[in-house]
Amino acid sequence: MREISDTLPASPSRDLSSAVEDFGMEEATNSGSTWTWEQEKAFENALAVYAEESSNRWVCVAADVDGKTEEEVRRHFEILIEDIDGIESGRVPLPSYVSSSEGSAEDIGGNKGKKSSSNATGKKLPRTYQERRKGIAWSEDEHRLFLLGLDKYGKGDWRSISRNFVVSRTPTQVASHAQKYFIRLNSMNKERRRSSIHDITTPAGVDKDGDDVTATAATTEQ
DNA sequence: AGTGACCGGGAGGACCAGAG
DNA sequence: CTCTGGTCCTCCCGGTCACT
Repeated sequence: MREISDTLPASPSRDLSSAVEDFGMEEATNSGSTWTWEQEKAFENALAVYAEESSNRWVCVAADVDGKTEEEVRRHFEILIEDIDGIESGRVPLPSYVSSSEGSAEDIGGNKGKKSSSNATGKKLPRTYQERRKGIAWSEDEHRLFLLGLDKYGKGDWRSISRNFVVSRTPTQVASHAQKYFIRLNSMNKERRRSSIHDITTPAGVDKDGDDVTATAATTEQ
């Protein structure tokens, strides 16, 4: 597993472009205009608020992002989509997350068969014999890839997300992660919360509350 | 069309680690 | 030390497909 600190932002002002760089993607903000951390935050919030089908989506998004025009926000979004397409088509290599616990990438919950609490041999093992696997924490990069996949394939297509984005995780693991992620999202209004990787709600590294979570996520990274 | 097997997502809880 | 967060396990249920 790649040390999370290797990819951590030097400062909270790190924006989408640098986050994108971490995935080996091309510069996200090459449109000539620079984006501040606040603008990125507003941009991402607006994307979540205004539906894709909305005819005046970019007008609304631009209105939410200080100092940016409709054209600029639209271009910014297109670049993001290009990056996603690049990942999907394989043109852009994904980071490798091979770890010592490589086996975990195999279907851990692996209950391929329905209602089967079985191991590889198909026989159910008593809990005492079944060494419970230690959880392998999701890295920040994995979570970002998850968000990209979620954006691309939508909720429910965990297999595609696993195959094309979070290749180091099985569909079952992705689904499980998503489940807790959405639970977390739904409890967003709770006042006191521990910082968590699920605070990252967009691939760009800025959450909807405006907290830069890259640093906090790093502190929780094991 | 009916039936059964298989597959995959959702839900809920067990368990562990670590923040508070 | 307590409690919350994160991951994994297990079960349930609905959808799909092959077979009759």
